[in-house]
Amino acid sequence: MADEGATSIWMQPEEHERSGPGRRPGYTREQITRTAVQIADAEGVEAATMRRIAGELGTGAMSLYRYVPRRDDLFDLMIDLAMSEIELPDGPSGDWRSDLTLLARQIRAAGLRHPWLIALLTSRPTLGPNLLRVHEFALGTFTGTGLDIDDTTGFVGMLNDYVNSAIRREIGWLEEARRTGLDPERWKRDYMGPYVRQVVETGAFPLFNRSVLDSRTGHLTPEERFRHGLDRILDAIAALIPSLCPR
Amino acid sequence: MADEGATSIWMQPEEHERSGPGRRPGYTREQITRTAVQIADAEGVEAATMRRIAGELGTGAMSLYRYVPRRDDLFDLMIDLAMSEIELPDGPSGDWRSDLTLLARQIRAAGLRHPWLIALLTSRPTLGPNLLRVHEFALGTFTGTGLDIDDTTGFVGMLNDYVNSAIRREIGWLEEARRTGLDPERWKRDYMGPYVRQVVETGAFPLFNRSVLDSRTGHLTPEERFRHGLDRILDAIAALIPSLCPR
DNA sequence: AACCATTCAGGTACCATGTACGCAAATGGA
DNA sequence: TCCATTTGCGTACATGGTACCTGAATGGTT
Repeated sequence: MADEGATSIWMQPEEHERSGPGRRPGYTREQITRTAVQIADAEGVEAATMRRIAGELGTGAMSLYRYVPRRDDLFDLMIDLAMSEIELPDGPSGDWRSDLTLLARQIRAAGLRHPWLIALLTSRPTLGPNLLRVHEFALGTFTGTGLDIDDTTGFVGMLNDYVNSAIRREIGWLEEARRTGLDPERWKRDYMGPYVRQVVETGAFPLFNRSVLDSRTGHLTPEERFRHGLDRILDAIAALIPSLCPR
Repeated sequence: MADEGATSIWMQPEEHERSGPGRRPGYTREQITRTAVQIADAEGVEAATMRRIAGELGTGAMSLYRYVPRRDDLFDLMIDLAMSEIELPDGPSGDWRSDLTLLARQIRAAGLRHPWLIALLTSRPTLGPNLLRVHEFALGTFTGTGLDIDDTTGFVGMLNDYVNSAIRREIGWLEEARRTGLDPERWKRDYMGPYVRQVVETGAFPLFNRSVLDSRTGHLTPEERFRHGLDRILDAIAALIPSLCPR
């Protein structure tokens, strides 16, 4: 091969059904990726080391390098595998609001199933086939609204930003607790809790205090909170679509 | 000390001017943090290892642990130091739109000066004093608009999400190029470029293609692009403030 | 059937990292 | 002068990615 790994993993597809001499591969990229995802789901990405993945498959760490050039590329594959679980209709229904709501809930579900997903997704610029598929669906929901492509990508970006940060908020503390080894209850009570309480009691940041103490949405379930924020974003988008809100 | 590091770094302030026996500290938390920031600015966070920071200070790696409990805490300190550079007026001016514009530009400037900032900030839930200061200012810009605290935090979140993801977009490729060791030109041409071109030529994602090929904003400078997106977010917020846009 | 170029499996090894531990040096009060 | 206390930091260990190399498996060719 001429390309010495100095190219995107998506340019180096796995070759199935080779004909010719040589030992037959005993594993698959997908099998390796799936194993990595399982470990990361259960114990966090940092547990999905090459040795650990290989061990789970009953082989040695170096064997994985026959299928994946570098560990970072495995991250791209994991992201794409998680995105492949997002089920969407064949095409937009014509009602962008309900389509985007469906999409947002699917992404949230995937983000909760795979608590590492959003962190990886936002930490590296990757464009796997399934991310492209989802992105294309999102762009397509605005067909017929008269928006040009720049406004369309802008709105999709707004939605995406909201979904990502909402998911991050929802799992942020839990993940941090797991990473430090404390159980979530202890972490909230012993680690972050006392500090927040101290800040609140100082009274130096009155509006922050109100956002902690006087929040109405704080009593909602995570899903309700997500839906509420999502509706606000969709309201914002609706307000900016000229064909809907003449100004 | 009773607390065995199982508490936030902000709860363990550095003690200056101790009286009593014992050798005097030769370094400072701030000095160490500043060194770490310099290294990270120039060569990326992954270069700011304990050994490297210590080496830069002319000492041994383990000396740092007299000042910082864990490496992760050093990240929190770095974030806060970067946020401390954000200069804001003493209080909101009463014009939320211009205040938030000022704030967004300051954050963008800090994010470009410290390309690791946004990645760290969004990868861990941290609440350093300077982050609180900036957040409080943002919340305060809406005083007088009649918004309740939940709507206020929602809007500040929207702005924050935009600023973060815009900065990430702006430096994403550059950082990735640096991390892989290629210079930016080569990376865009040899690594990501060919793949995007291949995707475009396949024609499987027509709207994605238009977003790549037919973009008007693609010809703007990064700063103009940032401003344009920012104005759209502020438009969206304005459209949702009841006292401004009766519905 | 024998041979061989080709491909995979995976052990060993190297280097870098965070950090626990322990001891020597420095310090100021008694 | 002595000593409890605190800092400086070398040593050591566990864990990580991954380069390199040897041996085993495989299917076409002779």
